[in-house]
Amino acid sequence: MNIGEAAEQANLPRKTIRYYEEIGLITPVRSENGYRDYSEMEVHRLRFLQRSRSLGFTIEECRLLLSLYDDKHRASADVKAIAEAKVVEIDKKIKELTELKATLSALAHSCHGDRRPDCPIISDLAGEPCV
Amino acid sequence: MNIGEAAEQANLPRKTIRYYEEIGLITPVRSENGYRDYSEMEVHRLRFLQRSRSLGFTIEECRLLLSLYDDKHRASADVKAIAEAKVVEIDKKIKELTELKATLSALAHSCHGDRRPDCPIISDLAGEPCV
DNA sequence: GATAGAGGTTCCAGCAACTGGAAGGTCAAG
DNA sequence: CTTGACCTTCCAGTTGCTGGAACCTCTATC
Repeated sequence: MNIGEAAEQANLPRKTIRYYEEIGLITPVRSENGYRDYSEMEVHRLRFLQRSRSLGFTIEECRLLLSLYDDKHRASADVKAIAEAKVVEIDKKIKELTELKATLSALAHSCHGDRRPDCPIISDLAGEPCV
Repeated sequence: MNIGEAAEQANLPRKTIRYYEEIGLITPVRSENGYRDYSEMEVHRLRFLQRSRSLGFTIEECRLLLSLYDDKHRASADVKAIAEAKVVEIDKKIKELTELKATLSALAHSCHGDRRPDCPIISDLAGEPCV
C-alpha cells in the first residue's frame, strides 16, 4: 500500500513516516514506480510507533521498544523496566510544572491587573533570579 | 563588565547570553578590544530573561515581557493576561501528563515483569492507536 | 621578552522530532 | 490531453540552546 493509506491507517502524517524511514525505524520496499510500498506488518510497526510516541517515549526509546517487539524471546521484565522509568520521568515533570504553576499563579493573583503601570509580576521578573 | 561576570551575575551560560544577543534580546556595546561590555541595566535585563525563561515563558513571550518591562506606561493588565494565559497552558500540560502517567502506570502494573516473553505493554503498543 | 593560562571572539554544526515548500514524476478519470 | 491527486527528493526552518575549532587578548610569572 502507498504511503497515503499507510499514513491514514497508522494515524501519522506522511512526512513523519518518511522521517521514520530516514532514521531507520522502518524500511518499506519500493514499487516499480519508486513509490514506497507498505505491508500489513509495517503498518503495524507504524501504529506501534504512533502509540508509543503518543505515550511520551522518545524516538530512541521507541527504537528499543521496537527491537523488544521484534524479539520473540525477550523477557517482559525488560519492557516493564522501560515503562516504569518513563512513569518516574513523567512524574518528575508533573511535579516541576505544578511548582511552576503555583509560582506563576501567585504572581498573577498578586497583580491588580488594571491600568496602573506598576506590576508585581514585572517586579518579580526583574528581581533576583531563582537559583 | 565582560561576558563572564555578566553570566555569573545573571546566572546564565555565556553561550546563552551570546545567543540572546544574536536574536536581538540584548545589545551590549563593545570595548576597544572587541569584548562585549555589559552595563548594570543589561545585567538586569539578563536576570529578567533568566527568571522568565525559568518560569516557562518562551523566548517570544520573554521578548514581549521585556517590551512591557521597558514601557513605563504599560498597564499591569497586559502583563497579568500573559501570566494567566501561561498558567492555563501549564495546567493543560499537567493534565495531559497526568493522563499519560495513569495509562503508562496501568500498563506497567498489568505486566508481570518476569522472564516470560509475552508482555501486555508490548501488546498494547502493538494494538489500536489512541486517536 | 617569552610563555602559560584564563579570558574573550567568530563561525559552523548538532540536538529532537518533525514540518513546510519547491520542483518534478506518476497515475486514474473525464 | 489535461486536470488533480498522489508520489518522489532535497533543502530549509522550527526552539533554545550547546559544543567545538580556530583564533585573539589580557595578565602574571619566569
